[in-house]
Amino acid sequence: MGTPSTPTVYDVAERAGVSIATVSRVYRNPDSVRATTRDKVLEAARALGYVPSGSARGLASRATGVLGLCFPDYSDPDAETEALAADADDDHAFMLYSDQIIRGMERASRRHGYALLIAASLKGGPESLVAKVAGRVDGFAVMAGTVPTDDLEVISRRLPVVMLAGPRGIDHLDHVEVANADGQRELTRHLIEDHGLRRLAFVSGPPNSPDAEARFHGYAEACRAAGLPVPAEPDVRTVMMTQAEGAQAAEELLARTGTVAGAGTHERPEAMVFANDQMAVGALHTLERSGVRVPQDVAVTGFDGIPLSRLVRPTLTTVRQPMRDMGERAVELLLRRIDATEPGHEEPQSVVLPVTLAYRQSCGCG
Amino acid sequence: MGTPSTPTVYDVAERAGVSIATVSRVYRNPDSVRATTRDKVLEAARALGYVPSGSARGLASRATGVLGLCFPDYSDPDAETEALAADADDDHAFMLYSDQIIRGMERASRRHGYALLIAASLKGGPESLVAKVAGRVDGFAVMAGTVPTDDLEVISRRLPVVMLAGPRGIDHLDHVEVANADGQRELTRHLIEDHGLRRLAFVSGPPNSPDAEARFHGYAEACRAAGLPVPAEPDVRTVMMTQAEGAQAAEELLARTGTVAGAGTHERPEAMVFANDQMAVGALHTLERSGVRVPQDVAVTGFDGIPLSRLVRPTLTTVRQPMRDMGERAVELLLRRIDATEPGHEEPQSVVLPVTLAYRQSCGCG
DNA sequence: CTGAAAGCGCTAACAA
DNA sequence: TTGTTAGCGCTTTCAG
Repeated sequence: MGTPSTPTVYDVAERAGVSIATVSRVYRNPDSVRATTRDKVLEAARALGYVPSGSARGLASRATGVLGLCFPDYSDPDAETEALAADADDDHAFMLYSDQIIRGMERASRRHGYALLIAASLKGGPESLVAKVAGRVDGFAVMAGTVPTDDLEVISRRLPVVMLAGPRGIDHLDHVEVANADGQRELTRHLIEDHGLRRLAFVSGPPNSPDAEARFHGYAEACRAAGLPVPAEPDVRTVMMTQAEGAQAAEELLARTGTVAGAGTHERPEAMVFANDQMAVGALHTLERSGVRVPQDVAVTGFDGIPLSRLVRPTLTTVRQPMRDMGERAVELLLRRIDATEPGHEEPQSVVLPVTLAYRQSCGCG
Repeated sequence: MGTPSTPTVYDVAERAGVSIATVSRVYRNPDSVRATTRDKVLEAARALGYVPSGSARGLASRATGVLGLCFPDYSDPDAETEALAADADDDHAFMLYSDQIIRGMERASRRHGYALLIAASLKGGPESLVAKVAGRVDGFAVMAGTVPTDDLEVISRRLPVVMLAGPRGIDHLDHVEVANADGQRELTRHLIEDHGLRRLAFVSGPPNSPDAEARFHGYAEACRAAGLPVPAEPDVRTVMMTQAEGAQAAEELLARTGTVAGAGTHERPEAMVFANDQMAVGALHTLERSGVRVPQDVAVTGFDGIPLSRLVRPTLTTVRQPMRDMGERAVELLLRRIDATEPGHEEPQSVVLPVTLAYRQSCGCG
């Protein structure tokens, strides 16, 4: 048992009768070594069970060949317990859009020879999970609201970072987002003009969710354009934008009209417009339980285009985000910075991806 | 411009007036440093924009805090072009089970303080993508058929590796799989006994796909148990188990009975049993085009329980795999090895996860 | 085409 | 509690 438990270039070099530099070359640029020599090295490596250390490589070459992605642990807690799917344990339907972004980034990364390091932000932990990722990649993307701005501030000074689906947050960062306002405006227009609805209600998330805010603005714009009263604030705001909250929001909305309990003061809205699909789905449940028909009695719409939106009944009218593309664009932006030999002070790029509308049953189409 | 572009422990140490060891401690074990000192260090780090190098850390501590996952780039090529979804560009439906496994592993990893490095195997590349991953993680999982056995042979000698959803492949590896045979047997029994079908046909994948083989065995067992002729071989075998091939297989099956073209010699099967959902979905298309009704004229079943199986019409009866769980179990197995201070020669573990049946429209249920 | 030598940035004993 | 001193395994000039 003379050899160390984990073989290194030295072991391989010795066994192959060459120098460590040659071993290194064989792995980095095979063609720069004579075939005979190369084979000797490869054979020795094989015999020894040699696997190049990524850490050592990274240290020496100042590049990891890895890109990172920080995303929210967006698994709707409700989904875990609430048995709304036909098959209770079937949670396929709940795969949210972060999966798509992961896929998109993974593919793009791989095409460019990079691997992808992913990490969801743990809700409770005051964790510096970012640091963990940041230290091991050549650049990374963060989905909005995943990383404390302070940390990003520091990190982005040393490493390319791109913001996803959020506000740029820190203004020297590249970022890719979707046309939130455009999509919501068009969807709202559809409700008003094509379906002739006039009493709409908008359910948003917290004020600090830029996506939700942008959507609300699109909504408000459509109202103005149609000559309807322009709301200054969403009718209801939720905190996490989950299904449970969506269900609650719908109840709240019904309560205000006296349909449920309490003395209603307004007429019931003809349409409930939600800032995301999850809430809309929750609302669908509430409405069904309350005997309010969708879309006959009230239209319901979401935003995102998660898989679940097509599985619920009625199917949910929503605005689809090109999440896969977001991942790909993020990688492109990252590589642009990484490849810039110049420490790079190019202008921060901002990519806005177009959305598409999915008119389905919940608004009276489909 | 005195400081280097990328600050290191030295820079931070100098600015904070301490030694590099102290800086290191602050990041690794904050409590081992006096609060005053710690704050000085943190402040200096912040000012400098210091981010610990994961590579250097990994090199020095011989641990990366990262787990890996190699999965097949299983995006069915057909899916990309074939516009079978209502919304052509909506590929939500095609998310396969690797996404679920990724999710499962990510969650479990994070719970244990690890990040996840993912990499799909590029079809064309004779790439040693494994090496890339292997060198940067403390252990990793590979989905069956993703990595050349030779490479695994070498790598697994130096690093914990767990096989997913496949045969162990290399017999000293841990692995987690699902009860393929059990599921297929029960599903087949259902077809025979509950629906009274007697002429069944099984469409499998290549002989070297252990999952497909196990399923075929389950199928054969059910036939034997029911007193039906026991097939020695599947009626049709495909290569990639894609939708296109499934469609083709269905045609083949119909052709043999003269329903399509050619002189049929057998009677048309009453049930087409596919080794996975993708093929079954492809078959559904063929049958529809051929005017063969499902399930009235012929029952169709799949295996896997991918999201798409619930979206097609008729909905597909299938066997659902607990993919999320697989990811979690994989992580557990990995950590067991990693934490084993003993270089570990414990017996290779083999976890078999139970499957559940989803009786839907394509077999006459639902 | 190959070798020698100097780090890359951090952790880990061991001292103090 | 904090500092000193060696490496960790590989890439990289620079020679030969």
